[in-house]
Amino acid sequence: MVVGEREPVGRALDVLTWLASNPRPPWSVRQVARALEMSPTTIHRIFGVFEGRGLLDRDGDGGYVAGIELYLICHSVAAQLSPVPLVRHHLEALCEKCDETVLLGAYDPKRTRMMFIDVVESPHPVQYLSTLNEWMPVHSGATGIAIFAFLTEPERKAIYAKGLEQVTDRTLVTERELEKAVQRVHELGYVCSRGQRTPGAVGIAAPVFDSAGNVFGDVCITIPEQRFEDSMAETVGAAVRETSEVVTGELRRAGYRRGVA
Amino acid sequence: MVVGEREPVGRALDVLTWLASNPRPPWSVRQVARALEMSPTTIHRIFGVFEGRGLLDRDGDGGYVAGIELYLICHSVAAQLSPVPLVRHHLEALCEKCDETVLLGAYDPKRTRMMFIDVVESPHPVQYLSTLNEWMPVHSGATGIAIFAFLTEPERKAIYAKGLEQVTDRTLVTERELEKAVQRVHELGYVCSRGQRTPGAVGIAAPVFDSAGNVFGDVCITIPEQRFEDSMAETVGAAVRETSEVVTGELRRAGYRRGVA
DNA sequence: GTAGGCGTTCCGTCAAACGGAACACATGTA
DNA sequence: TACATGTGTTCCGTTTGACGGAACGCCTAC
Repeated sequence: MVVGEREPVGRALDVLTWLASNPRPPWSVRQVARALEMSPTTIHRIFGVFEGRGLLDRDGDGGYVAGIELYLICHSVAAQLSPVPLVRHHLEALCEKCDETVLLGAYDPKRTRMMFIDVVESPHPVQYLSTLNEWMPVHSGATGIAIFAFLTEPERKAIYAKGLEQVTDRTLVTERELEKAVQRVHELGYVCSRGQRTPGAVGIAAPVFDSAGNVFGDVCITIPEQRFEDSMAETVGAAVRETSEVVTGELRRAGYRRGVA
Repeated sequence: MVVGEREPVGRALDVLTWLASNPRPPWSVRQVARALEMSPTTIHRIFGVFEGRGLLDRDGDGGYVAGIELYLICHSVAAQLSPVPLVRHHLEALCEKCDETVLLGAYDPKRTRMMFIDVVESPHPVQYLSTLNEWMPVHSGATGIAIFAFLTEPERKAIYAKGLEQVTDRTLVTERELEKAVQRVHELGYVCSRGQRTPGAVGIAAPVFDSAGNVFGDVCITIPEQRFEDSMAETVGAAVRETSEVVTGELRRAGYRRGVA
């Protein structure tokens, strides 16, 4: 299908997507217009439709805020489609076993980024992981590399081409280093890294695949460096890998599929 | 704003909304077209755009299924906007206190329906409540009436005008009976009913309001009739009401607002 | 062979999406 | 006070692509 210049539905979806990933209401017409390189008139029109359907609401100062309909639609979809309730008890079991915080990562082939969609916090007095539900690069840290390593080569090349963001001073930012790490993941079945995404945190992660065999995301454990010793890597890694395989099985049973890039 | 015949964005949103509340993929072009009284051509075009953005995906047999982007957008929004994490621990506390299943109901003024968006199951071996995340009438059972009673009179009249569905043989289906129940809720601050929505289940519920003072939903407890005695109504009712007030306070603190009808 | 289901394509019509310009109002600044 | 810049909004002429009916090609069922 040839996409032309004018595509109201597509544009409206872009706005919706932007709202979803920039959740700091109130939103302003011209702010969105600038961000998406559209005319304020266009955004105003789209906002008007959204408001009419209850997706957006006004905050009294003329600003636009999320309407209840936006929430309810998204809640329905997320509740029906989310793998989280499907796999949560496996994450909890892993947390109990290792006594450390467990995360579930999900990869978006379109954005070529990942985010954590669920956490099971350990009882330790750890810092709350504020990166939940935020898009992050997929090349940084064990939590990213466990996914990155199972992308196709063209996908990885595309990410290299886009440039590798230096998240911390330990982040691997050259193709050479990353490809070496990728190879190691394939050998071990899990990854372990120190401070590549969060300074002071050790990450151990293993990939999760959907029912079509594409990498869906990963199961991760993060451990503060003070509590971590090298000797733990192997046993924890094995446990993470085991859980990731169980989760993969769970997704397969449920017929879970990742979108095609 | 005058809405005309042709409104691509609005129609696309209608489709999206329909997909969200009819989550039994794969979806077919003509099925949606019939349900929304649009031409298959139109749905096909909209599906094309959705597919292009990754909101929809194909299942190999030509059918359309949810794409990862649909899930990710909705997950982001739901995670940012959901009152559930905000209030869950209060529901858990109520569950612990009463030792029965606690539900959080949310009302949609546009659909004039409600749904349960969260449950805390009691440890009792109860039947799983399959009505989670499904739209239900707001006039049936304590779980509905606690909300219904705090709608404006025009809103209630509109619901009467639409006709009152007989969910069970005990459901109140006349304006007279319902208005009497409404009055009682206003006096007591909570409602108690038997089998008006689910045969064999007693429901006790109290309203929750958003920061603008509109009714957002309710806090509910359901108890199997075998375990229920009339003497419990008052103490459980008070506990439910107390929790609902705490939850209201929580929404107010967070600036939670319901859309205007 | 016929009937009905499906997703899809073609096409002429015309409603409405589009962006630039201007408006009304609220700021902060000189 | 006058000006500059911000906001949401309205107006308008141009033109594009949304629209639905009809038809196509493919399936399964009878």
